[in-house]
Amino acid sequence: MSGTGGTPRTTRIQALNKELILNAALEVFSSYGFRGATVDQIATKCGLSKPNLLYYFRRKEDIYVAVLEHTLQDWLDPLRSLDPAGEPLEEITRYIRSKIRMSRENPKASRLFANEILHGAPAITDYLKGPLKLLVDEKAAVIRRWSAEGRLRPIEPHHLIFAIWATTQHYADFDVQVHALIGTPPDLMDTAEAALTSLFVEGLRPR
Amino acid sequence: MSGTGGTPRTTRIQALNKELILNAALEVFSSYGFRGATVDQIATKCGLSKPNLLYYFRRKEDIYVAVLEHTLQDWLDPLRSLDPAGEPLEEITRYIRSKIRMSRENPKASRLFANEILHGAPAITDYLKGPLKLLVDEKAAVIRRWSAEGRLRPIEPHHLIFAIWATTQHYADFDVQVHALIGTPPDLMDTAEAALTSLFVEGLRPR
DNA sequence: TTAATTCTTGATCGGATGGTCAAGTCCGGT
DNA sequence: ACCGGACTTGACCATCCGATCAAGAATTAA
Repeated sequence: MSGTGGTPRTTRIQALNKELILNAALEVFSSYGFRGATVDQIATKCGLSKPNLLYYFRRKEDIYVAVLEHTLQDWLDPLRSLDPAGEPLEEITRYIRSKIRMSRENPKASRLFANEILHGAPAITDYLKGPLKLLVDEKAAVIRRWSAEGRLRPIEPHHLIFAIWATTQHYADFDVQVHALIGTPPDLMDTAEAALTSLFVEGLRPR
Repeated sequence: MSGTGGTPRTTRIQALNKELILNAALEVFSSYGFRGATVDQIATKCGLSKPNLLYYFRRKEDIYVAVLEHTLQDWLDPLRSLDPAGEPLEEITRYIRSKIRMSRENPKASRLFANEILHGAPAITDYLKGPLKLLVDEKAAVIRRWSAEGRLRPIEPHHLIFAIWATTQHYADFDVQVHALIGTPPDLMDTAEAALTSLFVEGLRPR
């Protein structure tokens, strides 16, 4: 019995195929954007037929939203783990390192968000103004306290957070430009990490 | 006579309408990207008919490329004016200021490029690997010399340039997110400028 | 095995959109 | 005024693409 309450059971095949679809969708959407991507592309990439995709997700937009939400979860973990009880400069260094690592390991997720926000974030405005703002304001307060205690050079915390986001995600979002300008040295991201951490640490170290 | 050499004369109406089209196209392409924009949207925005647009630009892509090139010209002026003979920290401060001003005054141009590069820069790879790389390498050499002379904390110049681009353009490209997180205070960009200049100057000032 | 349910897809529809064309209107030079 | 070229556009075409549906295949529960 599939539940008198009407709860649709999740079958083995469902879980498998939804996973397949979301993986393929991340690749396609991150490369071409929502409008630029086609359901057929995603279907081909994961070896399913187009009508089959639309059996699991009724509309193209549903796939897109699902990918966004699926990816949003871990995207903010690094910021969440910024420890108010830690040493300010160490915490910020650690934060930059994890953001750089995410840019290297999951550039597609970065580009997916970049594209979404660039186009006005129609699918995630609620998220931006809700959970994200809450988290950011909370961490901004921590940074502000560090500054007040003289453990960090005074800086407007939100702008510091923006600066860290911008610089680290730049290597994922604009990697075509980066590679056009400095090629593809094997230690590119290590050099980037070193440059950014030193820049921020020295820029933030109290006199 | 319109020239025996076949040189097509540019009439008054041509100049006027091409200008109209390019202005409308910048708005539309920067909002929706190449795929997302429609010729009809551009036509409506500038009060011309769709076939009329395609009389001046044969294909949609021609409009897009024309807008890109038209905008690329002034986009790099600030970097060009980085003066090797100037005081390093002053020059970099001035550069950040002009980049911030461009983000405020012409965010559409910034978003147009961001979108283009995000999607692999199919229309401007030659430009990136050619003229842009030349300019950037030249200025990187200047920065490297400043560091060697002890007038700047040692830093990998290309990554410094990336960091300045990323942080300043962030306010144009991701302004939806910025406003979702800190609202729209009238002095937003002034505060941003202050935060960024202090961060970079202190991060780069030699010990 | 059997029957119900879930899964899969070829065929197709309908709207959107880039691009064409023929027929007309406007403008500038003489 | 007149003429040739520049400009403008309504109607149209071809294609792409999201979405639907009916019919059949596979899976599961009994």
